[in-house]
Amino acid sequence: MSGGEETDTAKKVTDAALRPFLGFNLRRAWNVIHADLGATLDPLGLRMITFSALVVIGDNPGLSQAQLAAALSVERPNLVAVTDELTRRGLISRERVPSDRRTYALRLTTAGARLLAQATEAVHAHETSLYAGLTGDDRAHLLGALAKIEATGTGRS
Amino acid sequence: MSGGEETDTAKKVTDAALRPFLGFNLRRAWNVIHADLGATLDPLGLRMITFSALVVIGDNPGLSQAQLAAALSVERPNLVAVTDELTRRGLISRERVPSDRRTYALRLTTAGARLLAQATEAVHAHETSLYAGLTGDDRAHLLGALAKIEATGTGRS
DNA sequence: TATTGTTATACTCTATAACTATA
DNA sequence: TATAGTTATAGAGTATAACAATA
Repeated sequence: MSGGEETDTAKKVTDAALRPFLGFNLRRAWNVIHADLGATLDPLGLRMITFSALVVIGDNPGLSQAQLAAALSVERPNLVAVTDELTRRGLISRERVPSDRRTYALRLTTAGARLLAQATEAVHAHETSLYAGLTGDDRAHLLGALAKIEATGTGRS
Repeated sequence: MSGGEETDTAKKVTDAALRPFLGFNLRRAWNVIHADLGATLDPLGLRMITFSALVVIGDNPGLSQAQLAAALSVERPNLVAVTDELTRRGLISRERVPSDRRTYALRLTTAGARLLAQATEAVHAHETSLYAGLTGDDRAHLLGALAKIEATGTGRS
């Protein structure tokens, strides 16, 4: 027997009641993007967090792990496994800073820069396909709205 | 010493390089909403998954746990703890269905309906504040864009 | 005292395999 | 055989406390 017959109303069970909530729609869209992005990065041996780390290190050569953690909005302990993995794979270098021997200066290696270029191209292609149903105006509106929501949340007490 | 001086470029370390990526902006916005929503529901003893379950059960009285799992897009095993908790707190009832003794019919109790009404009001107030920086058009665009992205992802092979 | 990197730990969310009882 | 609910388990992701080295 197909589902739905046991409900009092005998109508199809849906998530319609949750659709008016922004949070629910955002979670669903995020789940789709997260899954697709994971599948895109997996063949390159990367996860979202390792890809993001490579992007930020590439844009800020010589930064410390604490600075990287702040830029990525993750706690410092959770970055240790990330920098360990990237170092072990020879994608980044960690060099002591003479002026402050507590910190490491992070930089992309040649291999890291090459992999980042590959991954960036793959992610852009992936996002282009997710954008397929949206016009240029839609994209601009979407990014603007997301930024405003993020600012509202982080800006409150 | 303030940060940034150890980088090669001596500029402030930011996530600017990640901003062009839709996925990154969506994750940040989702993190904000998730945290705020969690804080909103916590005083009521609810989490996102238990709140969502109450909403769907309230809209589809008598549905089965499998139907609830499908509507919420979570795997069946992960719903067991949810229905157990809601049952233990007297917020939902689980009654055997005579026509199919494998399934339970889920319904809100009076207490469950009361708590759901409270929670719904709180969540709506919460979302209104997150919407504060957006116009009505912005909101419509945002929900439409999120739905399109979700459809693009779920509709692919 | 404060900060960097680290270890240990824990909690949430989510996914899979396999069991039971029913069908 | 197939399905509903369940158990056990494992993997991410994320958070806090506390430590050693350094400032």
